Amino acid sequence: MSTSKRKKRSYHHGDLEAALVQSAGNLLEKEGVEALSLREVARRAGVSHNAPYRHFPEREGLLAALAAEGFEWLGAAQRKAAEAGGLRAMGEAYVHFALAHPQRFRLMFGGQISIAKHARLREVATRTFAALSGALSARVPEAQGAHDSSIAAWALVHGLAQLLLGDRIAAAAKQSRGDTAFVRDVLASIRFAAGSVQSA
Amino acid sequence: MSTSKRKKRSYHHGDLEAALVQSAGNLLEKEGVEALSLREVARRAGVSHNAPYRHFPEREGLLAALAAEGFEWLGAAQRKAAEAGGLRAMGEAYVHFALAHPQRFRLMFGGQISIAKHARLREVATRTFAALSGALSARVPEAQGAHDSSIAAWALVHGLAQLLLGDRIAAAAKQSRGDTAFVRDVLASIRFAAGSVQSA
DNA sequence: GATTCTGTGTTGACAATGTCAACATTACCT
DNA sequence: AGGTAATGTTGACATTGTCAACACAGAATC
Repeated sequence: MSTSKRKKRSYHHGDLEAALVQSAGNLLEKEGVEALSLREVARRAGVSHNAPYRHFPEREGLLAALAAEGFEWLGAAQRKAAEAGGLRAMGEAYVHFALAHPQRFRLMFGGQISIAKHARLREVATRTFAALSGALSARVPEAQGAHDSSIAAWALVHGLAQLLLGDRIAAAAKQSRGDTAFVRDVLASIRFAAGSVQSA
Repeated sequence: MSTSKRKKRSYHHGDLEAALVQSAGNLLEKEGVEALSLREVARRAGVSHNAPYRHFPEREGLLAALAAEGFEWLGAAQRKAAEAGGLRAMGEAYVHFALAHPQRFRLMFGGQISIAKHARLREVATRTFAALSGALSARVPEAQGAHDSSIAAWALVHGLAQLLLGDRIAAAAKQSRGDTAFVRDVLASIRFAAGSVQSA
């Protein structure tokens, strides 16, 4: 956007990889994954149609980079929420992240990129989930099903995010509550079975 | 497959639309949405590359038909589970459906097809959700937040399905339980906050 | 029964895309 | 300075979605 930073380097863009990921990120949120073509991204970075191949072996590689970035953001958001609030805040932050970056979220969880095949993605995703799961276990009542409860909690927020993204929840259901209030109420309508002591 | 049914109709296949949807369905589960090309589907139906356009105005139309079919299946599964068992059975059936038709499920909820734009899809999806939501509301404890609780229940099973599909739940977490047992336990680890006061 | 009409299927074309191979330019290391 | 690896570029190819023009077959009309 600014003409200042980028000198007119004819060859050797300087930091193409970052530029590509950024352009791609914009395109992703604006047009969706389908419309995200390598060639368009290259165009926007002001570079030839094959330049991206020096940084990503194939289209999926670029998508994987975008997803990895997403998991980092999500991880950061969760960490912040875990400090500030508790379980409740974490759940709300999770849904909020999904609503703030719908296409990114879809990419991260849509299953079109094979996580196993991309080392960095795999690592970042695993780390994020480990942290998430740890934070959950630590906050869920200790009783027998603590582990299952963590997963249930995660599934709950994840599913809620997904349903909201897909517009599957009729406007009527929200009863004129804003998204945040709605999410808070829905999450509050459930308790953990074991100790049935849940607060945060 | 069988040589008996299909006479050698050179022109006018007879029931192309159904044949296309079926071929596409197979391809979908086998290769994923990305790999599902109109031309390949046409090829498998033994028809020219442009024949599908007489039945679907564009690629997304075919995908919409597949999704609609999926919602019908899901609806049927839910209905059966609602009769046989109760809430619990419905949840398990929901997850079971997702695991049995992973690609179909992704297509239905992945957000790549605009539901609003395809009349039939919209109608089928709406009907299915209405039934689902009705069945849920009828079975969830009556308390004030019954409606929110229904949504929470739905989000829970939906999220669990999604996480399982994405292999996001480490094998370790299942602790050698089979999928069905695992799902049962996770769903069982949560209760509705019957008496709780909603903020709405 | 012959003629017309309309729905279905076909052929041919086009632009866009992912990806490969060969080549060009630059940065870096010794 | 010289050589080598990294990074970009050009050109090509097969595949795909989609449009337009045409061909055939079954139904409707006379």
